[in-house]
Amino acid sequence: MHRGFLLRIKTGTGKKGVLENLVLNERAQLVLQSIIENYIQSSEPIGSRTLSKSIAATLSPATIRNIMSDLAELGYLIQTHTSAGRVPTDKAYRFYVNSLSSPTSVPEQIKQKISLTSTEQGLQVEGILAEAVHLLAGLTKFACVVSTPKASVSRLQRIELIKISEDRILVILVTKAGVVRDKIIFVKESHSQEFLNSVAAFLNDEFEDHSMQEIREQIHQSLVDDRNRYHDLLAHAVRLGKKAFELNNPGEMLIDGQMNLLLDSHFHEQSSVRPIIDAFDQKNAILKILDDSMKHKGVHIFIGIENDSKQLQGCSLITASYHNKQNVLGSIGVVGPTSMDYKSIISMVDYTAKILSKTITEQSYD
Amino acid sequence: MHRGFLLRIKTGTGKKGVLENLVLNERAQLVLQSIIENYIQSSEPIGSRTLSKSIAATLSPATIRNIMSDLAELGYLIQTHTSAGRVPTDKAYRFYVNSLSSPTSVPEQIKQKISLTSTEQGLQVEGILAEAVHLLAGLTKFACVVSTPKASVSRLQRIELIKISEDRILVILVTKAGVVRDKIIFVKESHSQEFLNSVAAFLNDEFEDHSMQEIREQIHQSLVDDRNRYHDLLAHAVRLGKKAFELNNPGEMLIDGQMNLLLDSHFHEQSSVRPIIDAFDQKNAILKILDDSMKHKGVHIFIGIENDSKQLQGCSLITASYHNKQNVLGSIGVVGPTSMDYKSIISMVDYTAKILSKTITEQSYD
DNA sequence: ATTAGCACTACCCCCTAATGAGTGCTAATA
DNA sequence: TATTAGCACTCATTAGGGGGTAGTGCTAAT
Repeated sequence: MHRGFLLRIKTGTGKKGVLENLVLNERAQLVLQSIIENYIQSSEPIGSRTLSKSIAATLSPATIRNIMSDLAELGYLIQTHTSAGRVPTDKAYRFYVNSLSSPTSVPEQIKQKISLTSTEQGLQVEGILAEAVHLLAGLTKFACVVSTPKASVSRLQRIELIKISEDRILVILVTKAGVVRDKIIFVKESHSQEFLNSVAAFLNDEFEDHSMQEIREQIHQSLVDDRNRYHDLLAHAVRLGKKAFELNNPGEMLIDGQMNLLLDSHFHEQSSVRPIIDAFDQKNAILKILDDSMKHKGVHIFIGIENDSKQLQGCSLITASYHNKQNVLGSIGVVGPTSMDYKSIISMVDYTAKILSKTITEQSYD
Repeated sequence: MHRGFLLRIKTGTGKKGVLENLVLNERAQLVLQSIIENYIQSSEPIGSRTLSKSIAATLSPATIRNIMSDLAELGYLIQTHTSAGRVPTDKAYRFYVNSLSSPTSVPEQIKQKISLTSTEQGLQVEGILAEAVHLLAGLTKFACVVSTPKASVSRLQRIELIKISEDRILVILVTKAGVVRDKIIFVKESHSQEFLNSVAAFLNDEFEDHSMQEIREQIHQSLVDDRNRYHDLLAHAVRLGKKAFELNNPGEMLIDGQMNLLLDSHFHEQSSVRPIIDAFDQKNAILKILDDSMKHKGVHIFIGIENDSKQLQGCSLITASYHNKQNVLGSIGVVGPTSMDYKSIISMVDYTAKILSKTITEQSYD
């Protein structure tokens, strides 16, 4: 037992001896960091002898063994079997990203690859997102996801109503963020296209630059409070608008590079990828993470066991939100093994999100 | 050598003795069919003894060996090594789908699962396609693709021009088939929204119900022939229209269930799936197949080596086109191992394409 | 506090032998 | 003459046994 040596009391705390307040000393940190980085590269258990060679500081295998033993007892390392090397736990990765790994900047040659050209082809936000997520998947060699802009926060640029048949109207919503949404609404009474044009004109006048959320609320209020005061046009405008602005998309996401996961060496057996694939299929668990990550700026890291969803406890997610001038719109992220190269992935996600934000901001409509 | 017995001259042909005119006798066909169906199920080489047990007709292993030997010589079977069972070749599968397998109808309980509900949620064609391809992937447990409607064949329902900034205009094209496409065009001179409205009105009047192809041609001609005769509005309409109707989407496709391939037992090694994954990534080889399959009605089958693309020679594709009242719009298909269960997959693709056509026809705009 | 030394463990690799499913050929059979 | 039983042979797969290796924990020496 080397705990007295291995650990020291957290500076600045009066209390002592309580386990949570203990902190690894520098040498232990160095060993842990070295194990993690070796394991990230090789994805094979790390032994004391191997480490003794690769590590900069000259420590004998025996010393390293002592340190490793303590690290294992503290829950940072586990052994797959008695005479095997050691493997970092999720707790170790968490410690690594919090304390050990200094943020690296994206190398210049990779930065050059992260550029979004789809605006030049006249593509809208969805096209840009698709390009971004494809790019990130190619660079990280993992699966990548991006959530499409939340309809509720985006502000109206324009609404169009197009008569399709006697009982169907095609609604096209264009938001300031550059998202075009279309849906069909069903109506009981038939309207002429001219009439729909005036309704659309009214809605445009009334609601341009308002957020969808606001519009929904205002329309709802109008309907309740002033039902009888509106003349015919307004009454219909409200009625149609109510349908048109109903929250229709439950939040979508684009996925790319799923296959990378199955081909990745870090997932030794296929069975470990299975639940992740299912999570992609069901979408909701991942969408929830992306949504949560919109709440705060910067990069978010979810390591294995930390994930609420059981299916995702075998992998890690790195996410970052993207935004335009006004609003946070959605999140982009990487899904990979817990033993991913956090340093570089984090910086790539961060950088990609920034470029994405920049691109979207530039082509926003205000 | 039992060829004299095994083969007989194709009935109705005067010529004889030419190998291509030869046809397997019934017993050989039965054996071949049995081998194929066994292999499809087990995906392991089939031996004479195993077959002798499973086959209905009472044939001794020795007899079967003789037949198998001849089938091998004719190129229907191969052995992975000397003392292994035999595996059907692509030629065998081709023979199987052409002659041996009678088309089965989709079982009622599966038919019930093949229903598309996305129109009820007000979704457009793309949404319906996404649902269809997802459904088919779930049922077949293979990868599925569907090509989006070709812009060139679809006819214009409506065009909208929305001013985004001084030099950008958002073009929204709605086709009769129910596809909404949007793109941004860049202009040198600024136009007011009112002006854009009249241009759009003009284009709508002029071109509603014309196919995109026609429209492009007509606009091009106008530009060449009558350049100087148009007054200001028309000149701009033509100029903007030219940009707006430029072929922007190179033909897109939706993919679902890629992961199924990697998890499928028929692909024994990962390496055999790799080229297929790459084909999905590059898209063009698969798109070409989908495009070709639009030319003729009914189900199309591409087995392994028959594929032009090298990458796809390790798999089979089953495709069927879908259509609305007027036009063939695109194709939906399954990508799976050459040893897939052709019978049931074919019928599922066929049925899904029919339902898809029906759904799209119902919600088309004319 | 650190390290060298040692006994021990368990995986991995290679070799071998046994197994078994498969074949082709030949001679017997119906 | 078509079919089948019998037999020798092939070769992938499997199980078992040793040697090597990379790892561990413990103890005694530095």
